[in-house]
Amino acid sequence: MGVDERRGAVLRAIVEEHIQTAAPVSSQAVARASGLSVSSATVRNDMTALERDGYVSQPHTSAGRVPTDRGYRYFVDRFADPSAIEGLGINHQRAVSEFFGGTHNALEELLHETSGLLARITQHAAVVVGPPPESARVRRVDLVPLQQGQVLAIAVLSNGAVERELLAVETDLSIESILAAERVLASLLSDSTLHSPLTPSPTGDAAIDMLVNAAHTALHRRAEHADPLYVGGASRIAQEQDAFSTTRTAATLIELLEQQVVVVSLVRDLLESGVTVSIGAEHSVDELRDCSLVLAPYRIEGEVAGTVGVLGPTRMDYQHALAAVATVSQQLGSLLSK
Amino acid sequence: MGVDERRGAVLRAIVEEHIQTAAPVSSQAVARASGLSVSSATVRNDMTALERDGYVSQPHTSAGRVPTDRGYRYFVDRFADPSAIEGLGINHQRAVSEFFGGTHNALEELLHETSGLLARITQHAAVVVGPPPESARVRRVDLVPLQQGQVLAIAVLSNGAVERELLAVETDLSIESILAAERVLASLLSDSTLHSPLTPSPTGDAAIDMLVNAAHTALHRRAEHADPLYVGGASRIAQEQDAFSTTRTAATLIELLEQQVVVVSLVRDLLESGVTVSIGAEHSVDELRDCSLVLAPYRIEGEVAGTVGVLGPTRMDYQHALAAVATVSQQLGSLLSK
DNA sequence: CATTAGCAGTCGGTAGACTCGACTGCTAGT
DNA sequence: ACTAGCAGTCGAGTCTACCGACTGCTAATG
Repeated sequence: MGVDERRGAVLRAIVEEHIQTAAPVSSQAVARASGLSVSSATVRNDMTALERDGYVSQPHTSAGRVPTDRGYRYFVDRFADPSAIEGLGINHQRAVSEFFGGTHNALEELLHETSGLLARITQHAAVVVGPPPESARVRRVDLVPLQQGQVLAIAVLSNGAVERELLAVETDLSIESILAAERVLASLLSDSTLHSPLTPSPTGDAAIDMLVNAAHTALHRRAEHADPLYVGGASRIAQEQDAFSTTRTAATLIELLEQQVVVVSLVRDLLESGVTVSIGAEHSVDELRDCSLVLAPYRIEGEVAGTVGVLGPTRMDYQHALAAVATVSQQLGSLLSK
Repeated sequence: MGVDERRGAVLRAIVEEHIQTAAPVSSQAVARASGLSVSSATVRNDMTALERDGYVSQPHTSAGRVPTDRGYRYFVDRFADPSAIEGLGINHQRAVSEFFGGTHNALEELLHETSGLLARITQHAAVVVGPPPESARVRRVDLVPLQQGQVLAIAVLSNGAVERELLAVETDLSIESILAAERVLASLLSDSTLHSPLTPSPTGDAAIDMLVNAAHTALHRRAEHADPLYVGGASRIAQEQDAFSTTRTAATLIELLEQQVVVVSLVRDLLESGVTVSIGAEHSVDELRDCSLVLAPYRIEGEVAGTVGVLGPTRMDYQHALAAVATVSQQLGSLLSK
């Protein structure tokens, strides 16, 4: 076995040990656990080399080594990726099958529960990004008058999502006008996406045209505004406090998940550049510096529709997380495709 | 001033001081801050009496006093309740007015944002319990076929809420049957509540009757299943960690809020017995032993429709929280009534 | 040249002793 | 009934010493 090869094995042992123990890893521990039959002194030599190259670091002079972001990166690229699927225990596999085998409600609820499932099996916070509204076609448009001056515009999409916007209208608007506008919208939007740039043709009745326009732009705006994010197991972050540098960080993280927007755009950016594992400071969001993100897109009818992901401390079980997001995304996709 | 009266003032000073400083309050501090012109020795005598009666306690022998749950209770009943409304600063009042003056979306989104508002002004986690589905009348029923064998049943309620259930149906069900079923449901449910026990009269067509029944029971079940809960500012709990006994508690709390069901039923129970402030172990939920809950129901058209509330450590600014929930609930109610 | 054994050195963490000061409880005096 | 003042208690901070878990280095070995 060459030197480079052994150093890889040493790094691997350090990462695996550190993931288990959360403590700096000593040369002895590596010599014992790595399966290599070398002495701790040899390991020490390799460790200094690994430290020189930036894969590990020492919290203080006489302590063991801790993997750096770069160390985790090497570990993930070299050791974790290929065997992702079988990294899931039989119990977790069964949990996933049972979950997707059971009955479910409309899209939003399914995605929310999926995030809960992923959080449960990984023991970390989990996120699910729903399919963007423009990926589905409009199946139904409703304009429901609620009370004087208020009309609720509803669009039901082919994937089961329901988009809503509340419109303020003239108080003297007649029921007939609303029904007429509803018919115009229905024929305009049916089987197209909310996103597509259609311009309604005027009917001649100003009140109706106004309502059609208002409803159309409101729904259109909402469609491009935001992909929906579902968060599960945010409480795990509070449990993992000690993994983060400051006490403040955990609270900030939960807040970030509450606000959704940062996380959604980060997830999108990462996946667009083909990244499925983002470790520590690799991405640009400062608040997530101590976190890793493990992602997997899911496909509906072969098209990438959304993403499932796990958010945990950099010291996380990547093998397991990769396996979890892989199986969940695969199963979610095939459930939504059928 | 009588002795009893002074003891009340001493307790009040202890609570107010402790809310500010989070530290045990000394007799000197009380003598200085209470406005009473008595010596610290007199205060000490009162303190021992208060301790004997269970209003305050000492963390250790030579420390100051900390209010007990009972102490907070007395404080709230005696000093905080009446002047609730003006306890809100001008800035917060303006924030509330601006929020409710602005434009809003459909009910669910409004309630969610309201919980965010309340969390922002109180700096604690906030909850909003939505109006129960049975309080609103059905305005529209849709049966939208999504794909082979799937129909999405949608009920739009008069308060702007939208209830959805996904139904599995025979794959050879015709569009015409679905439309027919939709008509039956519409005439059956229109202007009644989802909750009311109606039995659909058979049409003679078995397929249609089946679908009508399935949709009706599914929507009915959902209506009685759960009042919706909206949580805002859960991250504040993570910040307040030191206020809770164990590190675990904060995580447990957030999880409880995620799961909703315990909190919803607790809030309902409390309000039914007329409680608006629940302090520490007064209620029966063990996980919330270190927390207080400040609630205010909001009314739509004079009817109690739901609740807004603040969840924080027992050491919280009750005055301010009471003012916040009072104004927010009042404004929310009037917005929803108009 | 790679590997190893062994030794010296570094540093964090813990335990004990000590001091400081913030309290209280009590008692005697007004 | 209230107050002043004193004695006593205990937590928190500081300092020391020490242990043990590491590493880095060096010299010896295959």
